[in-house]
Amino acid sequence: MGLEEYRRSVSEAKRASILKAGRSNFLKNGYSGAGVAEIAREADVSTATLYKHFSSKEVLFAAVVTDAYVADDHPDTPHQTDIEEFFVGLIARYLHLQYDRQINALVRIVIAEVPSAPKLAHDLFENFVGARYRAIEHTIGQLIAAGKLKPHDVHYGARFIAGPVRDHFVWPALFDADARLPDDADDVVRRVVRDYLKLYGARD
Amino acid sequence: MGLEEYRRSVSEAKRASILKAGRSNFLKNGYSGAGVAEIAREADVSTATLYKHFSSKEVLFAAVVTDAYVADDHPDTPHQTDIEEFFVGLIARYLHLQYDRQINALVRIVIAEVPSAPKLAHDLFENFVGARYRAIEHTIGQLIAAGKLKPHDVHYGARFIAGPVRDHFVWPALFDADARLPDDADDVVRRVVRDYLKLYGARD
Amino acid sequence: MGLEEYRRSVSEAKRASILKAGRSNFLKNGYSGAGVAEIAREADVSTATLYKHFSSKEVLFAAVVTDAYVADDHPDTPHQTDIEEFFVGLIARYLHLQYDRQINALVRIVIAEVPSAPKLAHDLFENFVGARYRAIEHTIGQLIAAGKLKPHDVHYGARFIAGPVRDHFVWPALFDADARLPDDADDVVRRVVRDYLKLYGARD
Amino acid sequence: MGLEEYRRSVSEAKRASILKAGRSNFLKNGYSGAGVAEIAREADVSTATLYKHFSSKEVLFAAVVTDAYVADDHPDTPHQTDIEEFFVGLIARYLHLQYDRQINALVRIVIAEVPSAPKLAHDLFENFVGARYRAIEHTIGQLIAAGKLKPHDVHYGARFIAGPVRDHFVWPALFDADARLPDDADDVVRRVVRDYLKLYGARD
DNA sequence: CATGAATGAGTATTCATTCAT
DNA sequence: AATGAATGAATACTCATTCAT
Repeated sequence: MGLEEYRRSVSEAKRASILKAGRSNFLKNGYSGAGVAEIAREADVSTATLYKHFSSKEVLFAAVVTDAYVADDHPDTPHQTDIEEFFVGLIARYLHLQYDRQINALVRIVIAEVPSAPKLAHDLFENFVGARYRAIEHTIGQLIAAGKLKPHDVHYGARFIAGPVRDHFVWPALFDADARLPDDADDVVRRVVRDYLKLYGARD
Repeated sequence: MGLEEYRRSVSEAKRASILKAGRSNFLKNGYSGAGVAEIAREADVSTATLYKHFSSKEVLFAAVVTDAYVADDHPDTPHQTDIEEFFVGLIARYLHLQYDRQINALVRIVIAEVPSAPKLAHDLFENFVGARYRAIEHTIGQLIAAGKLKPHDVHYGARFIAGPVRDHFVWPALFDADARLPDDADDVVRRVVRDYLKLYGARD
Repeated sequence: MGLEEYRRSVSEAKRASILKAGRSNFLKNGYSGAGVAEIAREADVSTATLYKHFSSKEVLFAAVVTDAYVADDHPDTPHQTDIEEFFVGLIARYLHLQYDRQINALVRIVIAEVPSAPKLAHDLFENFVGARYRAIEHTIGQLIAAGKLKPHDVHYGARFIAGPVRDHFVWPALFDADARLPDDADDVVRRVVRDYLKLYGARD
Repeated sequence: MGLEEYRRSVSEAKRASILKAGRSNFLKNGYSGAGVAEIAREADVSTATLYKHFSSKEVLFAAVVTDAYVADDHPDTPHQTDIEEFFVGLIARYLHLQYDRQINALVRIVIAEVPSAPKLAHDLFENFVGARYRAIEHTIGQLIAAGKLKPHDVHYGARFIAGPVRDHFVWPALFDADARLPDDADDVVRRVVRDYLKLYGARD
């Protein structure tokens, strides 16, 4: 038991180390630019060990991407009484995560691999981008049911909020590796949410 | 003279042929997936000739991209009296062009090359994506000046219209090479425009 | 003592298990195709244990080969009165053993390793193939002494009988892992023996 | 034309050089032991050039084998009046070629690769080993038709002659890389042929 | 000016063997 | 004595680019 546990802890440490090195290398060099040997060296691990943990470069990259998104999606629906605050908080949180975790850069790489690894891109979109949409849609649905929003198509509503924000802050960042989140980002988010609520808020 | 001219015309024909083959190959395989030898073969030209015209793969790719958006649209702002129809027409035209000319695929590749060719991406964004924003902003500005829209930040306004549309139809297409424009696209565009006009239209 | 004995019996069981797994794996995949890790897994043993028993892949292979022919046949020369029946029985028995025990596959692998393990091949030929020749030669010698065969070189005689049979049924099987012994094999053997006896039988 | 011809001659020289280096390397190291890079170096050629000529290691090996057998099969059926001389000449020629061209060593390698490259072995057996059988069978058929041999199954006849010879001189050589053709080889061939003719020769 | 054969550097992946527990 | 995670060396194949005709 002691032996097994020891082994597992070592193994997991190596796995984490590989993930970290992989992330940094993919971000720096892109998918095809990254080298498995270099990642292994940076992770202080032999290539064979790397392959024990991740059966191919593609699998490693998918793990890096997943790892970046994961633990990200407990928007834990804080039951805030004020709808505006709630939406602003939700969207702003996504936005800051997007920058803090360099998800734009990862998304860039995934997009680059669409022709050669369509499944990876599809899965990313489904599981991560899609998860965020679904969270927003779910919330909208609940608010409609609670009578706090006018009835409307949640699919449309989610994109009506997220679209302008993405156009402001994500879309340009896809074309510029050095893009930084502007200081007024939260203000813009608030403005979008207010406009949305003017149209779809329930009262008067 | 005649001889020289003949030579030049032949040379330009080859250049055009290479560009065309390059475009199709880059679109199909992505940047790193595309092969110079294959492009040369498709263009019915030797690799050496290709290199006479374009000094490297990267230069060729930049030329392909430039060529694609240089030849692009002058949406020539048709002066329509009805504002809704006008906006719907403008946005929908952009949207259809985006799909018809495989601009999503092109954008995908440019995004992929952001780390290695930042200037190219920057230029594309400025000259191409930016041109469209500017066209919308210009129109909004004129309509505000004409009293047909409430005064508001044109930069914000343009993204408020374009964002939801892009979220619906462009964003998913970046992750899926086989994405097709849904039949209801124009309806969604109209709905977005109407929502925008409800908020920013000049009076009831 | 009891403990030591128990340990030894476990150890020998593992050794046997490794040998069995090794044989099956070498037969299926050839020498370089076989994998030590896979053999260990099939034997339900760790690689380290395997290496405790056999210090290298080559040593393991040699053990597999030796084990295969050590356990081999004692064709126990049944004293049959009829010479034709006797020869047919002897040769046919060898032939069926060759197929039943997958000796062709084993021979294939040994032949493959001639450049890297010449001694192994030499020993196999001496002890295994040679043993069969010697059995035939010995029999011929006895029959000549008994006046039942014309005097002739036993070395030549043995190859005169065995050669055609091998050409029919062994030679092709070396080039085809899926070769099966044809139904008419025994008929061919009998025909060869009859032809041999026509030439070298003692008279009428 | 001059240019094309020049290129072709250079190209063919390189091809021949690769084949030669390949042959020597395969003979020395076996199939999996041989290294493409090393072969290229020995041939004074880049690996890419090697791959231009032979699209894979397997293809190169097949070419080496083919090259060894080829030009070997114009047994040009010398219409010799004496049947014994004719058969002895035919069989002895094959036998000497087998040794002179180190075909035994090549055959060893092919046999080694049966599990991993069954098609190669099958083709070798069909096209080369088979070709020799067919040549003998064809001859026997003609001699039967001409009344010079008793009617009998040519398939059986060919193996009845070839088998003992192979058992004497080829079979042992498969297990011993240093095997040399004994001086009395031709005598043994003659003896086998005579025995065959005693049984299947036409007259009296 | 055009050719296409030649280059050689670069890379993902495998596997026999060892070693800390 | 047994484990199995870790090793690192080794290798087939590709591709942007150049150069002799």
